[in-house]
Amino acid sequence: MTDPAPERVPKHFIEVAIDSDLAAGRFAHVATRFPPEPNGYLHIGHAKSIFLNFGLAEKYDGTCNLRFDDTNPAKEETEYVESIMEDVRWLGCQWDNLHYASDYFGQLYEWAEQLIRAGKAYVCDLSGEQTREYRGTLTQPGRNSPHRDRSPEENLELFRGMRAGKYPDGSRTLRAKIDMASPNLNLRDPVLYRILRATHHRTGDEWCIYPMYDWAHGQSDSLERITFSICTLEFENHRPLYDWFCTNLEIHHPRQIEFARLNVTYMVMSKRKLLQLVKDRQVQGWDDPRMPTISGLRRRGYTPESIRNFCADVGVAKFNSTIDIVRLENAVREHLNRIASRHMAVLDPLRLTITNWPKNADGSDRVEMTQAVNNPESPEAGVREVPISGSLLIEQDDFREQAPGKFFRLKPGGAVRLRAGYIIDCHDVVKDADGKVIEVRCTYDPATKSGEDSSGRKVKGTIHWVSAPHATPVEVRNYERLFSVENPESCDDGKTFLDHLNPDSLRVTTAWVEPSLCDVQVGQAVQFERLGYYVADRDGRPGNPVFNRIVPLRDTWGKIAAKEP
RNA sequence: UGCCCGAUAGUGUAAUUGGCAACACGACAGAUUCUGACUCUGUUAUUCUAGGUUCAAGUCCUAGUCGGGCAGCCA
Repeated sequence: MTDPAPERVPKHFIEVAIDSDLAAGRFAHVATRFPPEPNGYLHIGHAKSIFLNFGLAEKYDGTCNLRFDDTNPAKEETEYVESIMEDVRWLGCQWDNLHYASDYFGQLYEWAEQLIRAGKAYVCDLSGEQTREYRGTLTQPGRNSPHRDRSPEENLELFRGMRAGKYPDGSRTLRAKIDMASPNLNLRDPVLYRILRATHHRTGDEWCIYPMYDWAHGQSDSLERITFSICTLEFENHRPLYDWFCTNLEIHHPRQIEFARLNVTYMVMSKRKLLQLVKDRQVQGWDDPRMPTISGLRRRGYTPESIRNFCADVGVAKFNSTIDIVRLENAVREHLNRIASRHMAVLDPLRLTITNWPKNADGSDRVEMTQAVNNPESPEAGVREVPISGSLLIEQDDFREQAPGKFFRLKPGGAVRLRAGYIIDCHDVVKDADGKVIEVRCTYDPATKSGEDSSGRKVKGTIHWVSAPHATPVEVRNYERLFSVENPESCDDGKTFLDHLNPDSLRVTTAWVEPSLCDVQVGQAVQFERLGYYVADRDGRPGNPVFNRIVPLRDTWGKIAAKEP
């Protein structure tokens, strides 16, 4: 047997860079890391970064660490650390090592003294406001701090004093001595340490000085022997500083590579805004099913596989793009179509009576069992039994008294197939005092039972239904996009992204469901036939589930109907 | 007005690194269908502008245009 020619998988620019570094001998292997700050919950944008970093490690047979960038105790909490670990695991990624930047505070401090002794860092007494003034502007160079030329000995003493808590918060900083005239503002003597008395979620009150991101991040990478430090575009201007620290400290020097972060239409992705939604109770929490957080998507019913496929589909590049949300919805439909078992549920019921349905001796409806395919995409999912009687509930939308030509659902004088049941003919309707149809009356054709149809009859439409005496009312939460505009961040003056919240993002309703739906386990995704994918929410109880709508099925008829005059 | 980065069908991403611009999603049309789902077929439409190098440029060079980022003791 000859192997088929391996399909050339296109590589993105980061893989190209890795290939060339490996080939040139700059690095011998691939070591990456995912470095979240524990100041909020992870969102779909982080998922892109997670799959990128862990994916690279897997592809190149390397390693990937999880490291918490916890250098700002004012914003960080253990709750976030725990949620992040849970989310990364849920996405299916396993870190090689777990680290915290706070583990490196001691080493970072020593390196700071090293820099001071080398005359490359100094203690600055300028206030925050003064520091800003001295920094200059985008178009004007900065001025040297008056403390820039303190001796290493004096700096060492002052820095040790800072660490020992001799000075008040914000009164002094340690700064690198680089170039106040650099066109790159990050190089204008960046602050390395600030004095900040705050209890850190891991180190408690051991420190009253905390390292800044730039001072902590690259060195943490270095300590972990990371080879490729992958981050988002806004850190591009920080790369010269990243490199400066590694060079001047003479330590292992990873390569920082930047890519464009993920944006999705109808979503906000900034942690600040997500936090605001939670704090303002616009949503019910970080894991509200409308949130773009990993925990929100999980509760919404998205699968890790669908999120992974979405991220792969979107690609990796440096172009700042916004992905159409339909691609995310599409990804979950694609996966759920393969794995979700089908069930029948009626969301907006209309009574349907089968007038020729056989009766028992006592006058009650005979109950029959019919076999329904669990998943046409996967025969091994088998079949289930569904009770049927002469008293059914169908969807209001599936009946029209005045129907246009293309409407091939139920209408007076028309016929449809009951999914997994019989073909029925509509002969009558019952109306209330206002002329509204409140009941549809049909006859069924006994020769057309699903699976044993000997009639040869063909009908254009198939509708779903539930047997009224067997139907259970359950709570259903129909979710829509949280925002009603493509880009909630762009606002006219005086407005905020909150003004773009979709008032219909959650519609709670009651569905009447077939018996099999009462046993669905929390977290299990199912398809309500002809309606959409739903997942059993944790708010449900055994035998009394609550369903979240994950995403509706594609609705071609809906499009046609919308065009009607 | 400084520095850095980017620009390929509607959206996003490719193009064997200078050699016939393609894939996915969308839209549209059709086929199929016991889910108006899924699946299948077809149609649609692309290299920001102007110069230059070259037999040959999406790719290299120059200038411009447009978009993004940077003036936290945030990350």
